[in-house]
Amino acid sequence: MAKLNREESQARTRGLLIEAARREIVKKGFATASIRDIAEAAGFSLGAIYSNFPDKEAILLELIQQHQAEERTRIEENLARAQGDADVAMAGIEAWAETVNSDPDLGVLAIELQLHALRSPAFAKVYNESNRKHRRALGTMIAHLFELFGKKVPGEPSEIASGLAALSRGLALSPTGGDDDRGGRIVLTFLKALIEAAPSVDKAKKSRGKTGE
Amino acid sequence: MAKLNREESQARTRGLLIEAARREIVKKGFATASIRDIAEAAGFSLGAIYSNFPDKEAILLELIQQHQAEERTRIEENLARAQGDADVAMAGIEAWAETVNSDPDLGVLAIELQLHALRSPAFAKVYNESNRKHRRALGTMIAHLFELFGKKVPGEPSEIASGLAALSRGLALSPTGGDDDRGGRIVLTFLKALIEAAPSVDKAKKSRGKTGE
Amino acid sequence: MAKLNREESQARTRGLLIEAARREIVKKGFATASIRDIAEAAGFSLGAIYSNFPDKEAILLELIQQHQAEERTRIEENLARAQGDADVAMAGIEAWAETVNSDPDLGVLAIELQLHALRSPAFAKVYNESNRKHRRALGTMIAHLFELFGKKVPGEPSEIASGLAALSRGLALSPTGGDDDRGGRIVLTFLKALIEAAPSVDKAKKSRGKTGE
Amino acid sequence: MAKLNREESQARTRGLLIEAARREIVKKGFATASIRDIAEAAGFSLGAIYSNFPDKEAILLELIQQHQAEERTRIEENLARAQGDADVAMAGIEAWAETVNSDPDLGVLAIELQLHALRSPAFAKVYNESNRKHRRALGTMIAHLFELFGKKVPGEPSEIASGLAALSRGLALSPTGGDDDRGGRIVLTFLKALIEAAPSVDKAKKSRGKTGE
DNA sequence: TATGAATGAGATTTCATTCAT
DNA sequence: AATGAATGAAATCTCATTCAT
Repeated sequence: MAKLNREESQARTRGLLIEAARREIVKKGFATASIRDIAEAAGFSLGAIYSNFPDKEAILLELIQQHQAEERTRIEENLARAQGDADVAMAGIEAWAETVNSDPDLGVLAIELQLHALRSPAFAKVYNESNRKHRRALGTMIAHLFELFGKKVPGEPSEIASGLAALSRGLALSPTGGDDDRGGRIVLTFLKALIEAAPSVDKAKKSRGKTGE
Repeated sequence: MAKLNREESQARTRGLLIEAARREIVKKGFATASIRDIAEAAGFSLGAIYSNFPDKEAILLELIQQHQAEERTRIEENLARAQGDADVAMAGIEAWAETVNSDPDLGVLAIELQLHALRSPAFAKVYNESNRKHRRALGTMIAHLFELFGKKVPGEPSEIASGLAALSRGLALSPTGGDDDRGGRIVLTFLKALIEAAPSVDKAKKSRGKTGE
Repeated sequence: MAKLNREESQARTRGLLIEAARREIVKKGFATASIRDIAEAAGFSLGAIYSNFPDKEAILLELIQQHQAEERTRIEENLARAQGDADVAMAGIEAWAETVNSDPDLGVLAIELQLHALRSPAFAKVYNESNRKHRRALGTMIAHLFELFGKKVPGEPSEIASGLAALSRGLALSPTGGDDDRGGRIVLTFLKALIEAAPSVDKAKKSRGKTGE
Repeated sequence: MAKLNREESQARTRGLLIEAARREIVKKGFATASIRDIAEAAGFSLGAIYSNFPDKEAILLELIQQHQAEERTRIEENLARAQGDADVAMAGIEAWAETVNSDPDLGVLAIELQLHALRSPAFAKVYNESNRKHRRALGTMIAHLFELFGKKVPGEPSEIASGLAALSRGLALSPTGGDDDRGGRIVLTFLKALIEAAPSVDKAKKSRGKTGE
């Protein structure tokens, strides 16, 4: 590895610490993951944490930003891929659903973050702000998907998105009973039912809306 | 209050302690809810806990049993009410969905229990056993509902049930943004879509089953 | 067992409790032996202790009385047996030494009692009083033994007795390394050396002492 | 005080803590000496213990090592001094006997250690190992002493050594009744008797061994 | 007399945090 | 920037003791 200058070296340390924090928090929960264990899991000693973060909660704050940025990236990749073609779009969603399920740690982390937000106002402020954006992005993806199928979203797109996100989080906690793909399968079953059951878009109306006639 | 004999008095103490534990755990999380706070919230001293439970985790074990017994009761009430009539059945489900949402604490508690099960093998053993029964009961309810609508359950009923439970749990964590019924509404939207999108039951088969010809 | 009247029944309970206390204290030490464990080892519940003793230390007080009474009995039996004949006397001592060693619990108990006496003035008062009698009895035995061998006790008989008692107590703690009789052997080696090395009694002096001329 | 670097500073802390532990354990017994009291007696806060030892028993382990190292040193000093001259050797033993007695705390500590070894297998393992060495060293001293007096050790030297050690330990517990030197006096009386009563070494054999004729 | 629920002080231990190096 | 010794608050759990039954 090339020699790092001071700034790069510090960024690297931060990154390692955050990664270790993620692992420890998923494994033990925020309250039970100790600062010392996090530091040691990252290959540092206790003090490294306090050279990089003011306190324990600050690690969690950094963790959300990173976590939600990643989720948004995943969503946007699928949005980008699903242009113009319903089948491709559905394939993208399927890929996303599998992703969600393939790393249950992500779901557990999301839940740890949400639980902590319920209990720490300071944390909730940052968390909710970040979450709003997240839901909006998901809502856009959902709206787009329904549109490709020529269907009307039943209710607010962001509500449907919230539902799908809640569903996949809720499933992350369930014991899978050896069936690792169950979660993804359930998410898809639900999503497909939502699309199928949704009313078709009134063509005239739609084209009017689109063409402005 | 009528005078209690010793056994009744102890049962009352246990009940109060468990109730307090439920409140404290929802408020602070299992790791952060302290034994002392639980005891004091119940109006007892710390030691009372240890006269009634061998350790902290034992309170949680008792809590599941109670929690899941209550959930089962709620489900069975709705099952019982919904005999033969799809509209009544759906009304029952709506009532259930509202219940689920009206007490978000239940959802948070369910999540605390599940998280703890991920981390404590001893707890997981009891929890998963109890959970299996729970999912089976939910599955029966789901199967019944689809049958009333003359539809075929898409996949395993217990999987659909798991999905609905996961959904309502996941939603319990989301900040509602002042819209308290959103959770129930989303659950219903999903459920109705599942029913509507499900394929109809083959009539001949169904009537044969029903009439026994 | 014949039916006991109230007084006998109580005495029986006390006896069982004290016996259980002895076992528990030897096993765990006075500080670590819990009142509840003692009661349960005796087949009673916690409250039985407090119906029979004012507090924990009171059990220990009762234990000394019993313990030292037993030791004195053992000594006196050997004194009685060893009349007039040096060989018989030595055989008695040998028997005693074996006894001492065959039940190392007695030594451990004696040490627990002595340690507690160092730390609890209230206990020390009773203990030391009882101990004085004990040493006097041992001293008499020693004096008698030397006399039978026509030897003069080197120093105070009660000091020699203290030494032998201390020796056997100290040995009770040592790990025997599978050689269970080592303790008794060592005590005898020491005692025989003391007798052999002691100066013979000046006959004239002795008879003068006896006849009071 | 000279400024200490980190390593020295920690070594100093450890030393102070162990010293305080020794005092507290002698005063109150291992079970009753609290970690907090030990820390405070050393002038530190409770947590300092846990920066230096994994748990309470670890302090005791450190204490043995130190305690037995000191005892060995004392023994070896006396061995070294007593070269070739019986009177000097006996004076050395007398000095040692006085030492043993002059600090009854050492005896009490030795007993606390032995009692704990009876009850904690983990501790026993370390303790017994250390003890074996100790007895061997004492045995060598005893053998040397008898040799200087031209006497044959009655039995195994290490057994005689065990006896003398047990004797002085047992005496450390006895109330002295204001006579502080009694213990040392008794130990000497016993030792001298052992030497005097021991059979002389066969001269021919001995001189042959010595002169090689 | 005996029971055992409840008390509450106190024990060991963990851990976020501080700070000298 | 990183270390890790030390702090001290707080947590879980134990246990002698009290007291209503």
